[in-house]
Formats: sequence, structure tokens, C-alpha cells
Amino acid sequence: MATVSSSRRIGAEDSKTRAQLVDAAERLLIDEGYAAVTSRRVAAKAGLKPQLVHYYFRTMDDLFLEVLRRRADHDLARFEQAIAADGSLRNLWRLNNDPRGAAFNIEFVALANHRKAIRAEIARYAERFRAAQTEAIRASLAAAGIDEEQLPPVAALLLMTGLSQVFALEQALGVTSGHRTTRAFIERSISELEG
Amino acid sequence: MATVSSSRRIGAEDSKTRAQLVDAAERLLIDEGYAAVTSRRVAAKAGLKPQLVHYYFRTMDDLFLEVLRRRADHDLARFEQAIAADGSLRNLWRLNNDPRGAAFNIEFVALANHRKAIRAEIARYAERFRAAQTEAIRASLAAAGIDEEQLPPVAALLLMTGLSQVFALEQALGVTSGHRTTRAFIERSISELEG
DNA sequence: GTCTATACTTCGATAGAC
DNA sequence: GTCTATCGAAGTATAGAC
Repeated sequence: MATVSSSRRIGAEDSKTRAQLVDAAERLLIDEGYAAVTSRRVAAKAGLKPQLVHYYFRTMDDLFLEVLRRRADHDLARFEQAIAADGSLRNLWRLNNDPRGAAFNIEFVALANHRKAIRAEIARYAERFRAAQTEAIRASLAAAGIDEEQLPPVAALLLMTGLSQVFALEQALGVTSGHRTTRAFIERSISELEG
Repeated sequence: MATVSSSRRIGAEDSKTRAQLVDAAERLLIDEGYAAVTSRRVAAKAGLKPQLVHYYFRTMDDLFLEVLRRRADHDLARFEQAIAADGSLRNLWRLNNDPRGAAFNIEFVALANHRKAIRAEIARYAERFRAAQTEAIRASLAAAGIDEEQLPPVAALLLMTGLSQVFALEQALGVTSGHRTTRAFIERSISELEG
């Protein structure tokens, strides 16, 4: 939408071919990392010709952004729905620990490290997630009778987020020493807090 | 050392040129991410010809491994020295939060996601760090009179590690909401534990 | 022991054919 | 509206010249 400096045409947004390319890119991103998401490999995975990637997406960054937005919007909606159904600390911890999407997050953070257009969009979504999660944890801590001075909701959230990330990262690496003990500790702490 | 299936020769390990290539690769990895570490770009950064990368390193993975080992060995030694001088919880937290090396870790984890030879080596170093850090934190918690049942040392370590990683990751992204509050909470908690 | 000429593959991207 | 022929640049890697 921004500029039309080029004469080149772009395919329709509701094209089925386009959706296949986004699917293929997402699978490649999760399975093999962002460096594997090249026009040729995405096309091969979708069973299409490489040039089609550039017909539907002006640049590879545009494709990455589409993958990011589709996934992030979906996850955000799913999170809010799950919390509306059960806003307990226990459920928050469970949702945060869902390994689905962990690899996805890691890749996008690494990608953001050197693609400015993508970094900005990731930062936007990260802030939205942070806000939604902070509200959810604030409510569940209040319900459990925990004072905000004693344990600030955002601190509890960042501790939880950090721990999930370490678990996901290390599991992918094959390093799991201390994980079981720590999970048990967290679950015991949650039980003590909300019974 | 493994196989000598090829007739190709490799440059001396103590070559000055070789060291320049490793330096350039490390800087590129930290500044622009692992995808930027290509033979051409490493050579350009070092002011050398691209083919020299392949004279000193059989494959790009060999170069990555050299960067990893050099850095990890150095960091491990530095950590043990620092802990020997001051083994307090406060100092452990400070060391863990050193932003130097945070970007480095992120990139290597992302890299490990799709390069098997590197993943194995990273896992080995991760275990070594885990062991050294767990011992250090066990000692400082004991000194502060904290019972291991109440707060398992490895759980305290993983919480600390996770938090530092989130801080580093998000700071790189430009997302910092909640960081100040959480840092204050951690510092307050440490003060309460060890006075 | 050190470096270069060169091969071959894959990359993102565009202009133009259907 | 959809897809293909094709380009120039960049990627890893090797064999052989100094």
C-alpha cells in the first residue's frame, strides 16, 4: 500500500496459492530456522515455482511479516479466549509453557536481530502480549490474595516468561538438567498461592 | 583431526590471519546475527580475500565452532574467577545480567536450531555453565541460610537465567515494559535474603 | 606455509508471456 | 489475474599457483 514506485504487479491477498506459500514459510521457519526460509525452499515445500514467492510478496521481508502477523493474531486471540475461560495462575503457567510456538518465538527474535522492518512489528506484538498477560496475572494474583507490593504482577509474569523460554530453548538443545526440579518447585509455589 | 579424506591443506592454527578471521566472524555474529556470517562477509570485515576463510577452516561450521569455543572458554574462566572473588547472590545476579555475551548466546541458540555439529558443542558448554553456576548459587543460598527444600538452588538459577535472557532479548527488540519494576523486585528479594 | 583462480550452487528480484 | 524466463549478486568449496 505504501509506494507504487515499481510497475511490478502483486497477486491477490485471498489467493489460495498465496496461502500455501505462507503455510510453507511458517513450517520452514519452525522446523529449520529463519535462514532456511528462502524463496526457493518455500516454493519447493509448497510444490510451486520459486518466482511465485515474488509474485505474491514484493520482498522476503513481506513474506516474513505475513507469517508473523497471521501467527501472532491467532495466538493472541487464543490466549484471551483461554484466560476468559480459566484465569487461574495454574492455567497461565500452562499456557505459557505450551511448547507450540516456542520455536517460533525464538526464530523471530533471532530474525529481528538483523531485519529492522520485522523488529518493529515484533516489538509491537510483544507489547500487546505483555499487556494482555500482565492484566491476566494481576487478576489471578489478586484473586489469590497476593499484595502487589509483595509480588508485582509484571515481575511474576517476567519470571514465568523467562523460565518458559529457558525450558523451550534448552529442550531444543537437549539440555534438561534442573528442569524437573524447577517445574516441581513452580507447581508447588502455585499450589501454595492459590490452593 | 577426524578424517583426511580430502587432499586439501589447512592453514596453521597459530596464524595471525586465522585469528583475524575468527575476530571478524565473532563481531559479525554479535552485530548482525548468524546469517550474516558468510565467507565473503567475514573476509570483507577482516580485509582479506574470501577464499582464505576456506583455507583456514574446512567448512563454515568449523569457523562457527572456533568462535564458540574461544568465547565460551573465556567466559567460563571469567565466571569462575569472579565467583571465587565474590560468591554472593548479588554478584551472581550481576554476572548473569552482564549484557555482553547476551546477544552472543541468543545467536548461538538460534544457530544450534539447524546445525547439528554446533548444537552438540553448545549443549556441552551449556551443561558446564549450568554445573558451575549451580554450585555457586548453592553456596550462596547456604551462606544466606536458605533451605534447599524451600528454594532448590537449580530453580533459583533457572529463574535468574530466564529473567536475564528475557531482559537481553527484549532490550534488543526495544521492548522494556516491566523491566524496571522487575529488576527492583529482584534486587529487593536478594537484599532480603542476604542482607 | 600462504594465498588465488575458478567452479558450481543458490539467492532475491524483475520484466514480460500467458 | 497468474505464472515463467532470466539476470546479476552472493553463497560454499576446491585445486593448484606462489
